Amino acid sequence: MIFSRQTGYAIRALVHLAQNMNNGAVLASAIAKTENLPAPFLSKLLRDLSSNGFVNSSKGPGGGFTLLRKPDEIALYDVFILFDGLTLAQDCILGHGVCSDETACCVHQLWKTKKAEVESFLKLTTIADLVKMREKKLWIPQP
Amino acid sequence: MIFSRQTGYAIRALVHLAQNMNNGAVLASAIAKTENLPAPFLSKLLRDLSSNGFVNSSKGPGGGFTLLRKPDEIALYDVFILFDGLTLAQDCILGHGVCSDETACCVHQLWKTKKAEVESFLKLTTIADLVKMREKKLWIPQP
DNA sequence: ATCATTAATCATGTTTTTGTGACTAAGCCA
DNA sequence: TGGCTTAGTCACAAAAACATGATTAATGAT
Repeated sequence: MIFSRQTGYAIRALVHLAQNMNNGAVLASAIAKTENLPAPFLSKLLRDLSSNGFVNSSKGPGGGFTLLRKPDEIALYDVFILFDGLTLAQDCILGHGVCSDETACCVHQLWKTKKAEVESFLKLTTIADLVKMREKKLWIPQP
Repeated sequence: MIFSRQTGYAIRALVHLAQNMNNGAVLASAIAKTENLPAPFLSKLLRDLSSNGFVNSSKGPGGGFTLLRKPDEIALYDVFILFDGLTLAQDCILGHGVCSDETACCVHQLWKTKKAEVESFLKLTTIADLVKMREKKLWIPQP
């Protein structure tokens, strides 16, 4: 898969927060419940999102998480980099360590163009785009 | 990453076999050594490649592995499917189970076009292409 | 027939990723 | 202050992926 599960879960949490921006802080437990994510694992992801300036957290009654950055200024790529690092950019697709124009495996030259397109897609697609998709009901939840 | 390590290793083994098609059977240990792959793990991959008609194996002195299919008729996609199954095609990129036009997450519609391009790349690129890259020295081995 | 050579099998170990639960610290409100 | 609510932290458990080693079975050469 392109993303690790962490990245996928974090993106879903951010979309949820973006959809509830005007309702005050959202509980971690509420995100876990409605997005169907493992609560304690999500908790760790939210902490990472918090310490990296994506969300704000506040304790106590009325507390919870709120989005710090604007949804259209959070690219999927940002979240991807935060949780998965530069794997897509640097790791050899054939499991041969790091691949670049300097040390390349035999697919590197062929793959790098397509890879750049994928990266570009992830950089251009934002949380706001996903919120729009949800609002347009252009998605069908799993049974 | 796109591929699991299994897939990457298997592709490297196939490229190696393709490069040595006219020198008789190649030992698993020789592939492991020159491709720098963990030998017992490679052994399992070769068995899978063998039971799926990619390579032939023969025991005893003079034995080893030979390519059964022509290099230009082995797409990277074939190897990918063998070891990783339909993960790219079916798995939800956000870790939400299976995604299709019937049950889609909020990125599905946006992602599926790019995904199709990646799949198409993997279907069009063959072991023969990688051999060509090696022959043209269009690769630089890791230090 | 025996021996060296080679793949196949099996059981096990290690690491990474994912997931859980108990506890701690902080903030709000009465 | 005291108690409730909430995130943060920590230690650990489970699962998957990755890797190793020892043993067995098959084959060809002598």
